[in-house]
Amino acid sequence: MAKLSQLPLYRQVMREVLAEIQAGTWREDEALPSEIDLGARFGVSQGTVRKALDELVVEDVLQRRQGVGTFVTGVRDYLAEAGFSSLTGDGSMAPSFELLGCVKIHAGEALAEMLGLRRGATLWQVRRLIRLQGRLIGLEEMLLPEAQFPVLDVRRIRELKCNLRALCWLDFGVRLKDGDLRLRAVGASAAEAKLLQVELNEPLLQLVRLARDFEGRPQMWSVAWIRTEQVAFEPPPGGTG
Amino acid sequence: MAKLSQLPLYRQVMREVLAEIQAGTWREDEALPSEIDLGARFGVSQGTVRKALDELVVEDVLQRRQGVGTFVTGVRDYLAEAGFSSLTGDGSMAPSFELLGCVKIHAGEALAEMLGLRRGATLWQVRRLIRLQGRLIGLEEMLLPEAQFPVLDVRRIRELKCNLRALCWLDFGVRLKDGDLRLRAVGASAAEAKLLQVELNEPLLQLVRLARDFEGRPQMWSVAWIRTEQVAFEPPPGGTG
DNA sequence: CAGTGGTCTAGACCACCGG
DNA sequence: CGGTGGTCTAGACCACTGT
Repeated sequence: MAKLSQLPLYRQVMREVLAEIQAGTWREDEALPSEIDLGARFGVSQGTVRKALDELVVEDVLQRRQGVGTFVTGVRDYLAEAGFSSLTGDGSMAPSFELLGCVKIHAGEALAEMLGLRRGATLWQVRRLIRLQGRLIGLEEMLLPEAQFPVLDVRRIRELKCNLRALCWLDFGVRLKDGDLRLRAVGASAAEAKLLQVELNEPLLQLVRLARDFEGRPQMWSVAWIRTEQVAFEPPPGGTG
Repeated sequence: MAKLSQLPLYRQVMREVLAEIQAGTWREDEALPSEIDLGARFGVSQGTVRKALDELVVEDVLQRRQGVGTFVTGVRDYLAEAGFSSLTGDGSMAPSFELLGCVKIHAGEALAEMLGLRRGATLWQVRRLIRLQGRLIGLEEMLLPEAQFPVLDVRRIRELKCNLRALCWLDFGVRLKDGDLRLRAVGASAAEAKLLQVELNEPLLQLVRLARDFEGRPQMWSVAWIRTEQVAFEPPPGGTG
């Protein structure tokens, strides 16, 4: 591989590998060729391949298993990755989800700007309930441009356990990367209070995220409201994925 | 450097470098010897030194400047590193702090257990106000074992702009590493309401952190309450430091 | 310019895993 | 056992910085 455009070789290898993954050459949880083989294919040494894969491991695109191979990481759900720790006792638990609905809406000015769309663009609004050991603890609303994801099937969403990032990847070939998380404490509005079965103005933890594809284009805006009377929220490590 | 105790060479180099930093061989914002020189000193190659330093850069202990050198990272304040973004307009701002007080208290059962101390152990309780462009937005309470940090001087705390991690490092040689953050939305109690000038039960974002030294011993417990009517909280990248 | 970090190689050996 | 990731070297050259 010749050195192009001032980009280090290992960066180019990264890009190639990412492109192959996006193209579906290696499926989820499937082993890549060995570092030596990849080196031969790209015309670089094992060390250079290794450095490239290192970066992708850090970005949580790949995972290594010593003596076995290097694997494509499954697309994880941000909230499913997060921990919820009970205030009494230290155990950290994983949430489950229940699809509430999936409808088309039109972007207001603020939303359109955040997603880089024109005002009034059609969006998918997907809402899900968040449960912890069966107990209702939260609500999340996700918005995606309909132009990018023309068909969202309720059955399919349920099949993937409400993991929209997996859906974007498996059905549309778009790998999303979470941007920075923004947090607030807010009082429950009437709608939230009803859905979450809490009093009006009950404090709720609000999580706002903007996910982008690997080219940096915004693709999914999401807001979650979490009841934290009984549990604390622990952001997943890394912050991005 | 001979290979000891099954530990990879670069891990041993990491430990040596960390020890030197803790011993004060290289001061904050001071350049380390070059990678080649370090390699000569430890009897390893430049590549191995580099891998060791890579890890310490990831852990935010060191910083590199190409063409200049490798420097010891200043000890940062978790909240000072975090961003606060206004809900109107995207600018992210850094907070400032005001020391409220510094007194000795005695650990209750829960606190003692979390800090690995006996019940009733003496603790320093340090409280500070958090301001954003002068506006009061939060309150933080930090607890440290008095046995580990016998003298906490109010003047000194103010001098370091309420950065207790810097104080622990500079005055006691203890480098703290933040553990996972836990978040909740809570209603303001009477005490918090008064200090933060909000209504009783006003929703506040609660941040709980446990910082440990590099041997993993808990050393600082802290709880912060943030007003998020006007701003959102953005956790600093990495989560640890 | 000299000195630093940043990249890259070819080859070696080790540690681990599965058949 | 063979194949994989994990570590390490000696040496080379590039890219950047400060003087």
